[in-house]
Formats: sequence, C-alpha cells, structure tokens
Amino acid sequence: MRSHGCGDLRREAIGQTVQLCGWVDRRRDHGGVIFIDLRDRSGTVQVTVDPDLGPQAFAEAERLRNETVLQVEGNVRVRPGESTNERLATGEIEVLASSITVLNQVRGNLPFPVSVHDEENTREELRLRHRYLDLRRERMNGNLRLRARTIQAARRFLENEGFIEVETPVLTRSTPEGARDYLVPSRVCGGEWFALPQSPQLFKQLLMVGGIERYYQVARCFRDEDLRADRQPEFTQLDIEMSFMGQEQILELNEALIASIWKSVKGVELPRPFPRLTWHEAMERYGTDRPDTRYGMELVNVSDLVASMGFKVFSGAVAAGGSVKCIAVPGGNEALSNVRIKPGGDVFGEAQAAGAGGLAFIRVREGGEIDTIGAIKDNLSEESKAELLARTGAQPGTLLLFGAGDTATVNKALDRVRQFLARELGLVKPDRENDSWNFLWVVDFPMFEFNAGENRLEALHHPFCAPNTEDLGTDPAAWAERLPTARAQAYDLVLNGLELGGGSLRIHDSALQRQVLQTIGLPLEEANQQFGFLMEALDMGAPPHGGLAFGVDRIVMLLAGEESIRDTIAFPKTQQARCLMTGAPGGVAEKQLEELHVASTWVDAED
RNA sequence: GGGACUGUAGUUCAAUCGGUUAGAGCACCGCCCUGUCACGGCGGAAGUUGCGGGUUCGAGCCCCGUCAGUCCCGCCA
Repeated sequence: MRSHGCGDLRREAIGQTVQLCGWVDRRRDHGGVIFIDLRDRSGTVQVTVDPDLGPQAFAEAERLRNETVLQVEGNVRVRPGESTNERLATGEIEVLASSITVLNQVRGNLPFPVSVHDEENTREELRLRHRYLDLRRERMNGNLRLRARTIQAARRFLENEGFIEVETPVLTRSTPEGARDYLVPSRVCGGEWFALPQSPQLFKQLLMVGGIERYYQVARCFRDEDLRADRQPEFTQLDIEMSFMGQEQILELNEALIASIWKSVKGVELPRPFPRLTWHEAMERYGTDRPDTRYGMELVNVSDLVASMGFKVFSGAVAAGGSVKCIAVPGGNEALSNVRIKPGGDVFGEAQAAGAGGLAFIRVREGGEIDTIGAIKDNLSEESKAELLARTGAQPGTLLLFGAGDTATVNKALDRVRQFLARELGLVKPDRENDSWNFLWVVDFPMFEFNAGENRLEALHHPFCAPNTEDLGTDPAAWAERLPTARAQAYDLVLNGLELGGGSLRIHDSALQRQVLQTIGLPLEEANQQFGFLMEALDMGAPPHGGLAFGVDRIVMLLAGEESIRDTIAFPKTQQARCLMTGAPGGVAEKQLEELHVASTWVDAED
C-alpha cells in the first residue's frame, strides 16, 4: 500500500488501496454516508465513508470536526455522478475509507476558519496570534511555497553562474549612518555591544578582497525603524557581489537572474533589456526615484511657461527657485468632480499629505478652451496656453492638475496624486490580479543629498558607492570639491513603482573612501576608527567590485500579488514590532541582565 | 513623535436619530435525510459590545482616557 498526497491522486490510482494523511477540511453527512474533504499540502480529495463497507471508519468519522488530523486507508474509485467541486484537486475520483485513525483532535472552537472554502477575511491580529493555523490555509501555505521556489530559482541561477553562498556574521559592530541598529549586549566583553547587521554590505566587500569573486547570500537584515506594509524590522535580502565587473555587466547579469526567477515561478518570459531611466529623468518625469511605468500621466514641467505670469502662486514658486509641474489626466473632466480636486476632496488630500499647499487645476474643453479659476485664466497668454496644451498633450476632456512650490514637494505631491489616480481610474489592476511587469533600472543616482535637519550631506545609497569617474575627474586634489555634486555608479531595480533592489560599484581605493566619509561629515579619526578595517583591506589589493541586493520579501509579495510583505513571511511582526504569537519582545530575568552588565532601571522616554 | 481608521457571539458582519430582551450567515451541539460536493430540513447553546471613566431618564452608538490591530507622515545610509 502506498502513501499518497491527497492532491496527488489521479485516475491512475483507481483500484489501488492507498493511505492518506491530512486535515479534515470539511465534513458532510448525508443519508447515512459521510463525506470528508481531506486536505494536505498537495491538495484536497474526497474520502467517502459508507457504514456497510467500513464500520470502524464510519464510527470514527461520525465524530470528526474540521481540522481533525486523520490517517485514512481506503480504495480509490471513480465517483458516481459528476463532481461539481472545482476546488478538489482530484474531482473525479474518491477514496472509499476502510479505516480511519484520528491522529489528533481539535478541542474547542478554532479561532478562525481554515477551510479552502472559506473567505479569507479574518482579522490580521487573530491570524498573527495563531499564525500556525493561518499558515495552514491555502493562500498562506501557497505564499510560503512560492517564496521557497523564488529563492530556489535564484540559487540555481547564481550557482550556475559560479556564485557561491557565504554566510556573514549576524553579531557585528554598530556603524554610524543608516538606520537604527538592533543592539545585543556582550556578556564576555562587559559594557560593549554587538549590532545586528542592517545588511552584509561591508562583509561582502571584504569577501571580494578575499578573492571570492562571486558571492551571494540569502541574508537576514535588521533595522530598528518604524514598520510599514512593506517594511519589517527583520527582512531578507538576496545579497550579491562580484569582482572585476562593470556596471553594464552587473545589470545584465541581474536582469538575467530576475528573468530566470519570473520564468520559473510565473512562467513569464520578461522582455529584455529592461528599460532604463537616469535618476534625474525619473525625478523630472515622475517625481520619484521609483516610478510606476505601467501608465502614463507623466509630470510635465511648465515652470518656464508660468514664470512671468500674473498668477503669483505659479510665478512666485518659480521666482523662489522652485517649480510648477502638472499631470494631464485624460478624461479627467468627467471622472473627477471639482469636489474631489478642491480642498477637502480626496485627490486634493493626496497632494496635501505630501506636504503641498494645494492643487491647481485646468479643465480643457472643446476647441482647446480652458476652464479654471480666473486668476490663472486671466493671466495666461494665448501663446502660453497653446504651448501648455501642446506640451501636456491635452485633449478636450483632459484635466490638468498643477503643483507649485519647491521642487521636491511638487514632485512628491504629484507623484502621490499620480499613483492615487492610477488606482482610482483603474489604470492598474488590483494587486491580486496584476499581470504586467514593468521593470525599470534607475541609474546615475547622485552620491549625496543634503540633510537640512543635520546641515550636512548624506549618502543617498551608502557611503561605499563609487562615484562616476567622469564627475570625479582624475586629480585627487579636486575630489573634495567635485564629490558633493558627483553622480554615483549606483542603480536601483524598480518594478511597478516598488523598489525591488539596488546596488552600486564600490570604492576600492582607500584614499577615495576616506574622502567620501569626510564628505558626509565623518572626521578622519572617526572614519578610521569605524571603518579602518575596510580601508586597511582596500589597501591590500582590493579588486574593483560591485553588486546589489534584492528585497526577497518584496519580490515574493509582488509575485504572490499580496499587498503586505507580512503575507510572505512565516512569522512576521506587527506594526509595533511585536510577535503576537510568542509575545516577543518580553522581559528577562534580573540575573540575565546582571550577567550582561546591563542596568535594569527602566527609563521612560518621557522622563 | 504625529494623523486617520478599526475593535459587537468561536468567526464574519448587522443593529435607523441615543430608546423594548443586541440580531443574522458560517462554525459549534442535538435530531432527521441512501451520493453529498458552499448539501438540505428541524431544534439548541453561544455576548463584560476591547478595557476604564464620564454625559444622559436611558450608551454598542456621544465625550475623555487607555490597550490592541491596520494604513499613512516623520523615520527607513
């Protein structure tokens, strides 16, 4: 007698006696015969229990409840009549039970239904509290399988390309810059602390110095920052680094990696090469460094057209060094009422949420007439009007939405409005049904951006990215002056408006590395103290190298059509960074703290 | 640190303007039904309306506080 998966049984098994194990998905009882849908990882099969053919089995079956754990022995036969249950993996056959063994029972009521027949709209709080039960459901079980297939496809591709997986420390040292660290007290070295890695960045670079040449790791990373639907305090990166390769080769190889994953997980052949945008162009045309290119409504810069007009909101913004940009919403006149785009409306609210003061609009009517507030209409010359319509491609019925102010805020507001409208107007399918994969490389990121709060430059990616060689020039004496405005040899992979990963060529010259650290305001002495080991290594024949890291949770989220990475992680944390199942984080014994040389006094932030 | 939303039976939801004993589907328990497949029929049990306080003749509903969850801003090199 063979053991089978419930969903693996097919016509070939007819006549065989089989043994099955699984959960009772649903029991039906009719006219003295009992039907059990038995479910395991492979699917569901109907087990039929007839008292005349299996008295023992029938006696057991009468007591069965949903989610009871069963072992069933029985004969496979054709179902009489036609099966109407499309969800049974093996619809046309049934297993006639001769014996049933209850392996474990369900006591009390389940906190929520698990059956494949039930709608999946249980409160997430409950699902997380009993995650083991949640994972048993078809959708979550499938997501974890999809995740495993994704990682397996990546491993297969990379191994074939000569990459080897190397594990790097989880207990490492805290470094300045970047996110908050999770800290771990050292017992042996009292008073000193480990940090959990935000990424294996420096270790993988040192592996390049170590001659590994092609490294990858499915690496757990930790960042003690506030959570979002796509951000967990611990998450998984597919971390990759390689020596002696230029940006072009790196992008090409990683495109092939991604294509290979999509091919094996979704069966989709991605068109290549992926389109590319420079960072500058992405900001200009989409207002974000991770544009969703599944739809149009690009940002159009009209600063020059309105610079001298009498409408002060527009001309004033330009005069102050800012911008006026707009997006054209085809059919927007009909789709979006004034109520929605004026103060208090949902579209207006999106712009406000991004920090914009407001949202001006023009409705384009038949014959190119424009309908808007007088302050705009009366101050717009015929030439400017014509140019505006031409530049935005506006047709009768088009709604033009304007943002005016400092450029960063305008970009942010219009990006947000654009994404909001895409969903509202049905330009993108709901995540579950998405079947368009608009990959995009964003390249030529700036090295730094100004942090007004701290009054200093910050690395846009991280301070180990190599600057663009043209921007840097050949004279080391000019580095300090040229670095702040230089582009980096850095790149992000964007899919449907979500950042899937990013990377760069790295600095392999210690002098340049020192200069970059100083540029972000790290004094030489501190740089040496924090990163001395790196620069020492660079001085021992570090090869040119570069790489990137993908967010595995996000990739799986998109492949699965989920809206939260929690649904791709077996045991995720809540927005308060708690595990509802185990109750972590929790208190520890006083003795543990003593051993760790940690004071036990709890100081509230308010005090 | 801030804004918004949510919390009612095991569960998913309802409960009109603040007004009788807080209802329904599924699940659960009992009985009936000879092939069901989201089976069906009859009956039953099941509630500190998250928690605490307040307003009111009267609070699931209004107010204050608090806890938990979700979404967003800040933050996330």
